[in-house]
Formats: sequence, structure tokens, C-alpha cells
Amino acid sequence: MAKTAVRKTVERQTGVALWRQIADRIRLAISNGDYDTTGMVPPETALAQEFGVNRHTVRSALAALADEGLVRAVQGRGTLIERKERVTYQISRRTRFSQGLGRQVKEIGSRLLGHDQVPASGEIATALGLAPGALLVELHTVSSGDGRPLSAAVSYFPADRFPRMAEEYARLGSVTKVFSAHGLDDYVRASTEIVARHADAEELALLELSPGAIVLEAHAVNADLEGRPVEFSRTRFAADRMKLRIET
Amino acid sequence: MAKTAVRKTVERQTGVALWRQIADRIRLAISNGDYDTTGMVPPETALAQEFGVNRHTVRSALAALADEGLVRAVQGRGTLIERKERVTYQISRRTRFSQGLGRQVKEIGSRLLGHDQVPASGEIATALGLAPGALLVELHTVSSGDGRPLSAAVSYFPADRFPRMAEEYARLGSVTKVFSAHGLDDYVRASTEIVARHADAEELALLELSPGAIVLEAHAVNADLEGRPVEFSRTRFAADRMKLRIET
DNA sequence: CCTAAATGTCTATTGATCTAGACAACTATA
DNA sequence: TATAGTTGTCTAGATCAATAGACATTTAGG
Repeated sequence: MAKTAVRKTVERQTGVALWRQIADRIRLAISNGDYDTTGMVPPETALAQEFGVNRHTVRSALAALADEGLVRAVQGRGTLIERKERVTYQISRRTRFSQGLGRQVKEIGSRLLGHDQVPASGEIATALGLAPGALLVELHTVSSGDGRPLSAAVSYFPADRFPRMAEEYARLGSVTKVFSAHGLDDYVRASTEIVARHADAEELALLELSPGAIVLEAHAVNADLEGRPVEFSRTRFAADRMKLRIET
Repeated sequence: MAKTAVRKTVERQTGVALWRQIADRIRLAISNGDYDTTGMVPPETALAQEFGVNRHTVRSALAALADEGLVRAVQGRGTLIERKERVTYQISRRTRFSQGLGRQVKEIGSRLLGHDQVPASGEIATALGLAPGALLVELHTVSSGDGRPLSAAVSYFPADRFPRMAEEYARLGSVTKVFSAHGLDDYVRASTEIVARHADAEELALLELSPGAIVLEAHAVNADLEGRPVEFSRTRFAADRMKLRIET
């Protein structure tokens, strides 16, 4: 395959505008490091030829990426890449949210959006091995790295075992620390299920995504060392900022 | 939240047509089992009100889903749900493609699209612990369950150890069996990395997806029991047909 | 200090998407 | 056998997405 003349295909009349398809492709190319040699996106005219579209269409795509803060156009020079990393989130028996991220981002933020007491139902009761109707503490949180939201989670904990979960989380900012405060010093990841889908309106807002974006939704069960489940969580990751790594 | 009056939001001027956003939402609702009581999608007028759009826009969305074979409209009755399952693909130390799928689909298909001999480069050489330039057998395959494509994979094997990989795979239809024929009776999954992104044109074709669809791309390394890597694979799953389950 | 190369802005036109309304055709049921 | 509820089809207009071309503005480099 020749390097210059590769025509990258975009599809018409699919309900996804060309400029958005192109924005997605460029975002992917950036995170793949395709433009690392120059640190810039190719010129608009080159991209237009590459994708077989008008230059204005490419400009719409680049404008969207600039909106995301991914690139910055400089008249006369070109379009500079501002950010390219994808944060790797490691899933293993010892999965801890903050730990794996530590080296990849300078500053980790956790925000408690709200909490509630709810009765256990269907999937969650099963996962936690509780009778339907057992009381749970429900926590809504958003986590971010260097100011960019990375994940939005809803977590459930048995209320009898962790009665002050919400208050403690608000104070300590970490589930691991709250477990510790309740006398649970160690726990392991029992299982994780992952699906990918389009973000809904709530997720677009929480994760500051542009519409059409993808979320990775992980349902995880953590258990104490005796195998008793202590947490069920439904975490939605901003897919274009994250990579999941599974150690088996 | 009242059950009838919930206004589900769709976003305008985002580069993703309303009908496609709505199709994505309905597809998700179907796979969540939201319509299981009736086995039908709500009437077009109800959906139009729910999403705050014109009925014609909803019809475009349903037409797309009918195209996928997910629903079937019957004049005078309503729009019936034809399929709703998501296949679960299990990732563990002993991940074998066919095994976990066994009970979920009646018939598993594997198709060898092509093969090649290539020198190891960058990421792949590192993953397999080989010197750059070492010869690899490259296999392109598509796997399906009950006739629907589930995944498209590109796999790499050290050519010195598995010289007849391609021919044997064509004959046996399973990597596990080819390993066995080469004297490798057991192997384990060393690591898996997962990203989610929009499918490109090639993937749309291979996996028979509608544009705008999502793929889960998994990079996996399998190793023999001595820890020597024997396979690197890049598998792209059709995200709306699959769920990944990770046992740790 | 030109000039080439790049992004920025404007106008005009075409095709796709969405809305609006009306009515036909079909199904189930009272 | 009406009737209510549903999907199917058609027309017309409004808005968004994409193309096309021209030219301005900025930057880097000879």
C-alpha cells in the first residue's frame, strides 16, 4: 500500500454525518500515534483528499476535535495535537481505581454526585448474594484524571455492613479507604462484565462527551477474602479516553 | 419517575442523525429487556412523543432496526421484536473461543479469510517477545454464531514454531486444534487489552454491521505453560451482539 | 521581503434529514 | 361489523450537511 494515496473510506447516508465519521477516525489516528512524527494533523487539503470529501467537511471534523480540546488550529502553521493519551485502566484480582491510574495522570479527582438507600433488586441482589429487598447504599460518583472525566459509576454496598458508606466516602474520597474504616482491609475483584454502547444523554453530560460517543460499561463485583460480595458497581468509562487491560 | 411521561432526550446538530440516535436507544432497550412484557416495541406515535420527534423520524429508526433483522413491523398490529440476545464471551486464563460460546449459540462458524507471512514489527514483536523482523504467520478470520458474525480477528504466530498454521487452520477450523497438532496441548491467556471505538468500513462489511456501529477491539497474548508467547491476536467484536465477561 | 503552504471566512447550490398533516390499509376486539 | 389502534404512503416545506469556488490572513523559510 502506498503511503500517500490511501483513500480512507467514509460512508454516506448512514445517519452519521461525514464530518463526525472523519472526526472519529482522526481521533483514533491521534491516539494510535499515527501523527507523532510531526505532532500535527495533516493539512486540511490532504485530509480532504484522503477521505474523498470537501475541505469544508474536514474543517467541521477538526472544529469538533478542537472543541474537545484534542487539537488546536494555528493559522498559517497547521493543526497541532494537544492531547493524545488514552488512560489504561487495569482489571485484575486486585483492581483499585486510583492505583493503576497513578502514574498515568497527575491528578485524580473523585466527586460524589449523590447517594441513597435502596432495596436490592434482580441483578444486583443476585450479584451480591442478598435476598431481594435487602437494604443497599447506592453511591453515584464521577472520577476524573487531570480534570477530564474518565468514568461515572453507580455502586451498591450492603447497608448492614457499611451503614455510613456515603458519609465516609464524601470524607475520604475512596471506596478502598471506606472499606478500611469499616474494618475490611482487603478485597478482590470477583467478576467483571463489559459491554460497549453509545452514551445516553446523562452520560454525555457527566463525562463531557460529544454526542455519538461510546461508553464502556463494566459491571463488577468485589468480594472480601472469604468470598462474600461487598460491592456491586456499574461503571461507565469514556471509551475514547480509556483502554482496559485485563491481567489473568 | 412516572412511567408514561418520561421524555428521553436526543441531541440535535451533533452530526448523528436523530433517527440513528433513536435506533441506538431502542436497540439498547430491547437488549435490556425493557419490552419483554409485550414482545413488541411501543407504537410509533408513543415513541415519537417519548423522544420528542416526528413520527416519520421514529419510522426511519425502526426501518434501520428492521434492516438489521432486530424487529419486524406488522401493519395493524405493531412492531415485533425478533431477536434480543447478546452473546457473552468469557475471558479468563483459559480462554478458548468456541468453548464459552457453546451453550449460547447452536452453531459456531469460523471462516479463514486469508493468511500471510510477515515480519514481526513494533507492538507485536514486543508482545510475542521476538526480535523485530522475526517471521510470523498472519491469519485473518471471521467467527459467527448462528449465522451472525460475532468477531473478526487477525492473529499472529511465530512461523518457526507453527510453520503450517494457515493450512492446518483451514483444515481444522480452530487455533486450539492446530496448537495441539503442533504438540502444544495447553496454553493460557497472558493479557488482554480492550478498547471500544466506531467500526471502520472494513469491519462494517466483515461483521455485517450498520454504519455508526461499535466494535470492541481486544489485543490478546496467549502463552504456553512455560510462559513463552505463542499467539498475538487483534479481535474485533460486534459490540451490540457481545458482552465480555472477565473472571479474575 | 517574497513566496509557498497552511488555516480562516464568505457566498451559493445541492442533497439529506426532519417536521407537518392527511389519509389509506390492516389487525384485533368489543 | 363497527371501531380503535396500529403501520404504510404520499406531499410539501424547513433545516442541516456537504460541495464548490474564491479570496483573505497568518506562518515559516529561502
